[in-house]
Amino acid sequence: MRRPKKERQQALKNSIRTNPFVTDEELSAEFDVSVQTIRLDRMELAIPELRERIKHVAVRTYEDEVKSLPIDEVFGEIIDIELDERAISIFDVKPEHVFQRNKIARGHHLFAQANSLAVAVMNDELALTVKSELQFLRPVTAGQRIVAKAQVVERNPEKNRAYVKVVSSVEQATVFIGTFEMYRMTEQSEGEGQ
Amino acid sequence: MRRPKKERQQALKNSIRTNPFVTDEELSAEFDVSVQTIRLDRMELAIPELRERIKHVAVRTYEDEVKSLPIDEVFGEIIDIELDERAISIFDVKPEHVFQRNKIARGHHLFAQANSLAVAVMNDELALTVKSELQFLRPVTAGQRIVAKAQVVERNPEKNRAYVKVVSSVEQATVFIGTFEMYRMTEQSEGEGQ
DNA sequence: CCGCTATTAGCACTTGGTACTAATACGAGT
DNA sequence: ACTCGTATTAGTACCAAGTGCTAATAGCGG
Repeated sequence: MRRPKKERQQALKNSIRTNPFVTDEELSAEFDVSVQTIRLDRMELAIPELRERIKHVAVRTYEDEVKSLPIDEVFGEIIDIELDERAISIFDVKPEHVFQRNKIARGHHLFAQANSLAVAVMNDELALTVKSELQFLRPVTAGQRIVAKAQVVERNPEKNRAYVKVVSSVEQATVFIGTFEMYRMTEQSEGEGQ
Repeated sequence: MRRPKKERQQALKNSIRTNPFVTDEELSAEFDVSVQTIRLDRMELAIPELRERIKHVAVRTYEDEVKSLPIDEVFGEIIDIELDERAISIFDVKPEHVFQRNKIARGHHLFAQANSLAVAVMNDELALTVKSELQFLRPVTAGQRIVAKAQVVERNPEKNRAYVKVVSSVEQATVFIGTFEMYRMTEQSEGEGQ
């Protein structure tokens, strides 16, 4: 025995975790045992074969991508919208949105939800944010659901400007308030969906 | 011919792009041609086989993950920092950061870079943003590099507050200005790196 | 009807395995 | 020394999803 079985299996687990793209043959060379031994080890440890491992990685990231594509276009999910008037979106704070140390959501996620909502509520092919004032009233932590409500408070068609106020809350408590001065690129092109 | 070759090959490309996990056999059923035809098509279009496709996706995401872990903690790359004084970060605007329609960077990315930099420049284990005022002066497009400079303009240790001004520019032209009122959670714990 | 492209079929071979059987090695216990 | 039991190795058949190659056939244009 080159080294005890248990030890080898631990090292094997490790090796595969750090590089899922390794074949049984390569592992057999690495640990100086036969390919069959590697396969028995994998079975005992319930580690799937190379192709399955790769596939899992691929599927995971693929799904992530597919998910992030439409969601990221409007940060948070819009659940109600009345163009040029108001809109509501929800955003579930997940572990990846918070600071590792204290689990508090990073400010830019709250901003992103609010700003995207402000853009969405503008009935325009393309609206840009010009100015903005933000207040972060209460920290939000992972697991909480932020409800953002946007309201168009003023319009100034001559100057192609509109003002949107967004109030975000978690369970009735206001956590964030933002006001956005928006610039609309087109004059008043109605019915331009999407 | 069920439908002209060119048309089928276009559809094939599309089909594989939207679902890289499809086998030749499944494609053969989808387009009602033989497996061999699918293979000839793939060769002409230089589309690799299923396993290679999956592997590419996996490798890509695998590398992304490894890369993104440390980078994502601070949005944009910090190239210079003097704690409690000032900091500079750069952020390369890529296609995924812009609106599809006009290629203009979404506001929350500019905010994220600036806000993260404001957090980073605070010499504190954990700083939170309390208030913020933003001006988006010029649109930024994909391919441009944003340089953000943060400056701590005022400190108020009694109230655990500090004020940070961030100016972002693209090739000397100012594109964004943000002021951040930050709350420091710890009193004055020195030497607490990272 | 000829020629040409497109399509289909078939076979050998490749990778990286699974599933299973059989042989062998080694070490501990008696 | 013999035996039991685990560990390891070898070998075979088989699978999926291909590549690479040759050959046959279909369909159409001129």
